[in-house]
Amino acid sequence: MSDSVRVRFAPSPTGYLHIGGARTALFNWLYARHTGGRFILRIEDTDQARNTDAAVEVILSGLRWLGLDWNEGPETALASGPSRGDFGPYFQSQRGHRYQVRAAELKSGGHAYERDGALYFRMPREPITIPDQVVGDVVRPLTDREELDPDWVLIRSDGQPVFHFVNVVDDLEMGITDVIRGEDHLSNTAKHIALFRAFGVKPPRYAHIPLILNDDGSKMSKRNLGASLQHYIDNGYAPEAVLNYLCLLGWSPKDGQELFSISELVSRFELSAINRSNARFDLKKLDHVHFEQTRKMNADRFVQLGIEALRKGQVEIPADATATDPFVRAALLTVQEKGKLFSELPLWTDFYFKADDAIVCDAETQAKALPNLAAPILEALTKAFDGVPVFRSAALEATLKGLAVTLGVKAGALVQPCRAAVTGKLVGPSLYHLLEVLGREKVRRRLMAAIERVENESPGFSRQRA
RNA sequence: GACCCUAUCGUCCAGCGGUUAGGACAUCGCCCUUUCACGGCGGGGACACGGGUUCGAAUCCCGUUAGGGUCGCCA
Repeated sequence: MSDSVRVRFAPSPTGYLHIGGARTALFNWLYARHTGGRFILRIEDTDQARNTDAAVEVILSGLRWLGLDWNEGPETALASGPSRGDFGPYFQSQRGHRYQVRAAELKSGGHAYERDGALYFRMPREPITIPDQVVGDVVRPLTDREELDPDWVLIRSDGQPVFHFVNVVDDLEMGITDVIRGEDHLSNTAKHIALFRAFGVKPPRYAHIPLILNDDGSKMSKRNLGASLQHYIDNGYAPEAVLNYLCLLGWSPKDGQELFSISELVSRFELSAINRSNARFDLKKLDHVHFEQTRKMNADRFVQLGIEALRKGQVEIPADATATDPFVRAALLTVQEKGKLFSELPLWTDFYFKADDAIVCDAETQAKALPNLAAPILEALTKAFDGVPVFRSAALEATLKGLAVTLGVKAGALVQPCRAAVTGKLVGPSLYHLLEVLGREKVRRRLMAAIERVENESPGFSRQRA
């Protein structure tokens, strides 16, 4: 335990997981996995007012979504619930006794004293050097206001301990070896180091990582859409994409590689390669990483995430459909190469799961792809498809293109009417592949229905024109 | 007000005394193309500013400016 790495992520349950917090958790997790150490989750719920089980659940589920598993910490959102690890409790609200013991220790050692009903820490007056693995040695003298009264509160007059105190006590008692956290804590680290010394122990190693800013360079606050991890979950990003992108913000393997699998990240991640400057969050780049990660994802994984997305999007797939369901699987795999957000999948694949008579076009689609004169084209196409012996994409493509040549039109003149007829949309997966998945019968029924609709739009007209 | 951190294309990174300053995303043009995309080719685009040090600075030092952070009986 003495030399193996122990890191922790210690969020306060505020009701949401900040994207910067998620990255802090990620860096801690990567460092633990990279070094073969342990990743500990500790809930800093000392502020009774804001703490709720639901707020803790947001953190647990967010970390699980990202795939960041913890070796020690809570099993459930309940503060008094089960946990794993020998250094608990892992909720600060359950550690009141430890803080009292430690406060008494400081008091008897002459490091703390009472004033106005609160317990104060006797802060050293000299500058404190903070050795940091990211920014190097930082000398932190007292500020002008601190000069006036350098001591600070450990325990409030109402008996509640403050953050700086509980944070240090817990890090100390949980055997934390490396504190990896946001740079916003850098200045305050002097207080923490002073406390560790007062307890007579060596402080942990520190690594303060740069902050994530909005795309305009301003501070990312709860107000900003996109500051919450939930935003990316809700918008259909793949967890591996968010993970990958977050790493790119402030860390680089130096060789230009940008796309990583999680195991690659674990093996290549180095604290020493973390940048010193803040980074702006670039949604376009995240989109790109999602695109790449989604396309190279293995089929099972893609189908699994796809099914969840369809259910969430109210697409009526069989209730018992699993990732091995041949039709669901084949349908979803026609869109994997598109690299769309999972939240867009319902729009791109719902036609697979609709009844044939539920395929209808909106006015724009109708006008663009199914004008009156489309009826004869669709009729010819239906007939040509009837002659295809095996209803597979390659044969369908050859058939359609052959017909285009016969009719003296570009393939696109057949493709779009066909697409609109069988999917009701102007965009979607590769036509030939979606036809194959849909199958001969469904395609035929939908083509016939479309022909009928087109003709009914203006009876007698389309045939005359043809 | 004080203190701390930071500063390369619009954005994210590479560069760590000698480079035509490189890559990715974004953007623009062309090609390919069944939609949306992908892909291919090409273009524009940066060392914040001022002083030093040095034969020679994006790289080292100082200052200025700018951005961020901290100085709570918030976390």
